Amino acid sequence: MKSEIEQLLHAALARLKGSVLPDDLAIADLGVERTRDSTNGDFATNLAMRLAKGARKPPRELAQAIVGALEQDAAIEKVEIAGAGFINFFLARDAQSSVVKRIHELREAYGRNGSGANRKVLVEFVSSNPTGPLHVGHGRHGAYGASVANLLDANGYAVHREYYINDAGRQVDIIAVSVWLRYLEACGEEFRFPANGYKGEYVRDIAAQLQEQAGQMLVRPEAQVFFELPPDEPDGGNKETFIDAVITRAKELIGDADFRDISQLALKTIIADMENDLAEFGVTYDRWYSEASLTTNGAIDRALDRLRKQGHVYEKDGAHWFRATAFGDEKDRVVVRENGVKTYFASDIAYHLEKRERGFEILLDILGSDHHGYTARVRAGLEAMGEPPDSLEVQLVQFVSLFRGGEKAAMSTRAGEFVTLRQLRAEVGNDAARFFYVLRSHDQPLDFDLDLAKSRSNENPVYYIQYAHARVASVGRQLASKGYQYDASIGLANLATLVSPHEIALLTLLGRYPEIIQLAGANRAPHTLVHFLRELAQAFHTWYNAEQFIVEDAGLRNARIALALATQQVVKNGLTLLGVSAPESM
RNA sequence: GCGCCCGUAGCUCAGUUGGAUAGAGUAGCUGGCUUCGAACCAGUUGGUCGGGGGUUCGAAUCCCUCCGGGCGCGCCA
Repeated sequence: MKSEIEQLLHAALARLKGSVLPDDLAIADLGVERTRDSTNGDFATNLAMRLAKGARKPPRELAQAIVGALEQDAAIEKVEIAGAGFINFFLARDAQSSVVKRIHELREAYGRNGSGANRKVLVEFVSSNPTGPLHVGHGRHGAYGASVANLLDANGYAVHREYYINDAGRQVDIIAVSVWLRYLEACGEEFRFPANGYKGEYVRDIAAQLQEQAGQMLVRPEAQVFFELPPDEPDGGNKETFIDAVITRAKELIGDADFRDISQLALKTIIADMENDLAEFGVTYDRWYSEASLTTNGAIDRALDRLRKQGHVYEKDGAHWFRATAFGDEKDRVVVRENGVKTYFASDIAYHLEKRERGFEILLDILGSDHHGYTARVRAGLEAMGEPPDSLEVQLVQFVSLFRGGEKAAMSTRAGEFVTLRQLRAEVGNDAARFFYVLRSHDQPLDFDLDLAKSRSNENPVYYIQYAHARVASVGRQLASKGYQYDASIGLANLATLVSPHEIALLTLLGRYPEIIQLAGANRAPHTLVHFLRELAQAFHTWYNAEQFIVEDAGLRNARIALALATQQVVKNGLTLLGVSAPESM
C-alpha cells in the first residue's frame, strides 16, 4: 500500500515541477509512513514540510497543492492536511480488508518478501570456545542469531549460518590437560589441580570416557614431578605460567600424539554437546567451521600473502606486524609472533577473507559486547587485503543477568549455581527462553526474570501471544461442535461486514506485518517483531472479548472466522521466525 | 587516560531512523465469567525522556558539555 501511495505522490510532484516546485528539485525520500494514531489516517507524509523551504511556500499551502495534484485512487478513501502540514491518507475499506484474502492465499509465505534480492549473507553467531558447555549468555546469542538469520531469510537474503570453532591455540591444550589430570585423579593420583584448569563436572565426564577407552594404559607419571613446583609459582590471574608448565610436562610424559588424542576427544565431546544443546533449542547451522582448518586449507597463508604483497606487513622485535593504523585501527597488530606462531588475529582475518572467497557479500558477525574493539581491526584487515571493509557488519550482544525472586542470581561455576543453557531450558522451557532472549533489544543488557519466564500464568508474555493462536484453534473446534463448517469463499466474499473498530484495528495490524518483517530484518532487531506480535495478540484478545464470532448470519460468521484465521496465521508466521511454537491448545 | 554502548513511569522496557497529545508490560486501584478458553477484557493512577546548552517549522532521537552506569584497550584466545 505504501508503494501505491508513493507512486501517486511521484506523479503529483512531477506535475507540480516547474510551477509550484522548482524544476531541479530532487526528492530522495517521499517520507510516507504508517501513522501512529489512526485519527491521522493510515499513512502520512511530512513531504510538504520538508519541501516548503525550497518551494518558498508555507507548508500547508504546499500540501494543498500536492493534494490537488493527486490522482483519484480506489484504494484511498480520502486525503487530509493536518497539523503543521502533514498529508494524511485514509485507506478505503476494501483496501483494508483485502489483506485477509492475501493471507489466506499466501499462508506461511505471508510477510516473506524479496527485499534482500538473494544477496549472500553469512551469519556467524555463538562461536563459543569449545572448552565447556554453553551458558546462559551463549543462549542469548543463539536465540538472537537464529532469529536474525530467519528474518533475513524471510526478507529474501540467501542466508548461511555458521559457527566458528576455536579449536586451535593454547586453550585446547588447557582443556586437554584438564581432562588428563582428572583422568589421573580417577586413577588414584592426588595433587593440587591448577587454578586455571577447567574445573567443571563435564571435564570429569570426558576423563571417564578417556578411562574407558584407555583403561590404565596411559603413562602415569610420578605426580610430584609437577606438583612439587614452588608453591609461590603464579597460577592465578590471566598470565598463567603454572598451567603452561603442566602442559609441557604432560606432553613430555605421554607424548604429543597421545596428548593430541586427548584434546581431540575433549573437543569432539564438547562440540557434540554444544551442537546437540543448540539443536534442541531450535538453533541450527549450515556449517561448523574449524579454526584449525584455516591452517590446513591455506587460508592463513593466503591472507598473510595478500597483506605482504600490498606492503602492509613489517617486522619489529622479531615479530611480523600488520600496519592496521593505516586503515583506521588504533594500533598495529601482530600477525606472526616472535616464536613463529600465528596469532588469533591472523586466523580471524584469514577466516573473513575465506568467507569472502566463498562469495558472501555480507559478513554478519554476532559477538559479545566485550568484542567491540575487534570490529575496527578485522575491517582494517579486510580493507588491506583488498576487500570492501563495509562487507563486515558486527552486531554486539549485551550481557545477560538472571533474576530469581527479584534478586540477581549468581552465575559462578564454582558455586554450582544455575549457569548453563541446558539448565535454563530445562527450567523455563525452550519457548519461554527463546522468547525472553529476544524480548529486549540485543544492544541492551538483558535482565532475565526466571520466575516470570517459568510462570505458567497470565503474567507471562509468551503465553499471551501463544494464547491468541490457541484461541483461534479453539474457535474452530467450537464451530465444529455447533455443527457449523468454515467456508472460506463465503468468508472472503463478506469481508465488507468487518466494520467494528476492533476489526479495523486488527486488519490494519495484519497489513503492517510485512513491513515489520522488513524493518526487523533491516535493523537486525527481532524484538521489533516480538512487540508487534504482542500488539497483534492484544488486538485479537480485545476483539474476541467484544464480539461473538460464531453467529447465525453465515456471511458475518465466515468473515469473522476468516479474519481470526488470518490472525492465527500471522501469529504463527511471526512466532516461527522467533523459534517459538504456536500451539493449537495450551 | 583513550575508545565503544547506555541513562525514558515505582520496576522491566518500546519508541517505525527528526514528526502530530512520549507508549506497553508489570506493580497499585475499580469493574467484567450461566454465553466461541478469564493464560482474557474494560477503566484508572503514574513522566523535568539523567542535568545544561545548541542545530530547526519540529528533538527522547542529531551536535557539544557535565553527571551516573556497563564494557574494552596483550607477541591471550
